[in-house]
Amino acid sequence: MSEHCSHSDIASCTQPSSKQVANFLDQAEALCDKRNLRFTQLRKQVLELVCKAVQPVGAYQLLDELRVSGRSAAPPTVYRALDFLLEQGLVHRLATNNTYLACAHPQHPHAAIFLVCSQCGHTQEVHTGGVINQLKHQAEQFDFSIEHASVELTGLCSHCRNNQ
Amino acid sequence: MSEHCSHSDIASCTQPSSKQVANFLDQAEALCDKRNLRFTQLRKQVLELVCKAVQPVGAYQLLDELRVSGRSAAPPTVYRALDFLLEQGLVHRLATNNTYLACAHPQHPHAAIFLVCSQCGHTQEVHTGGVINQLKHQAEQFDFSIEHASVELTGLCSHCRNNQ
DNA sequence: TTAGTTATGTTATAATATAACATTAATTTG
DNA sequence: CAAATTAATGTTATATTATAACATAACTAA
Repeated sequence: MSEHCSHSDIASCTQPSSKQVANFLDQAEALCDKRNLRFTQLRKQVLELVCKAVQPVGAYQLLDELRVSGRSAAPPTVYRALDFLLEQGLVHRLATNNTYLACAHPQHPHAAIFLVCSQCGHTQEVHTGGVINQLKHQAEQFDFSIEHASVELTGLCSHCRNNQ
Repeated sequence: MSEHCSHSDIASCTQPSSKQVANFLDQAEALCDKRNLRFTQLRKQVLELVCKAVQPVGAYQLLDELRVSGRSAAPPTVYRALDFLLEQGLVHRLATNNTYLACAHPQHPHAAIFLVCSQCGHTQEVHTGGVINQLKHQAEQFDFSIEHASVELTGLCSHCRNNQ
């Protein structure tokens, strides 16, 4: 999850403070209220874990953390919560490494691209209308209607590149 | 795999004839020769199976087909062959559905985007300099060096959209 | 031809995800 | 409010995808 972003081409890049996490959870709750959906304790707990993570996390890592927190949990516990959060646009799933991360912009639906560092795992969500529009344009040329765009760039982040 | 493409924005879209498959395998062999790599029977067989498939195929489906053909095979058999073919740019892996498909342009290294039909599974490889260049540009803004781009658009293909 | 390297065989297991059904909790409706 | 309904979670089992580790075989180069 991110500090903030205004319009475009700005990435999530900082480890959120506990205040930011709380704020994000409030946003999520408000969003669920507005949609008449239940922001249950489990869903909140999973979202909080995803938010607090420095990097995208795997489902089984979340499962372990849920268990540590004392909750009875099995794989469906976490996958169902993640499915809900994905549907509501509160988290994203990275297909290239089977991890989940909090969405930087849960307010409005959007497509994003992800820069995934292959060395340290750090991942940035970048919002860029340009790329997405070009992808739409390409799809249109083939009379293809996009339901979901997965755009994940794997490589070296600035930090890892410079520290060789 | 595809019939052919010349420059850009052209997709692989036809089920290859046996002649096209043979031609593709010849190309692959030539490419391996040039690189001083072994185009072994196993690698050839796996590539042939991937080529002949109407749609991207899963590793365990390939495994079944290898076994049907009489070869002794276990998961590492097919994964090792796929890893080789991926490294040589002869096949692509789709992260969103864990499948493999023959590359439409094995001659030259390239990035591609994929249009994956969520209904019929039909998948087109589209080569488009524009999108890739924009992605590079975005990455540069974050001082991020791309090693691999995974761009997969899931949605309805023309055919499925029209046949409701 | 033999030493070294690369590829494959083989067994076991790790990692990710879902099916199916029971139970509990929330919501609606009579 | 109570019963009926729906939604969410618990629980067990299993499917799917992928890799580790070590043995054997096949090539390659000296």
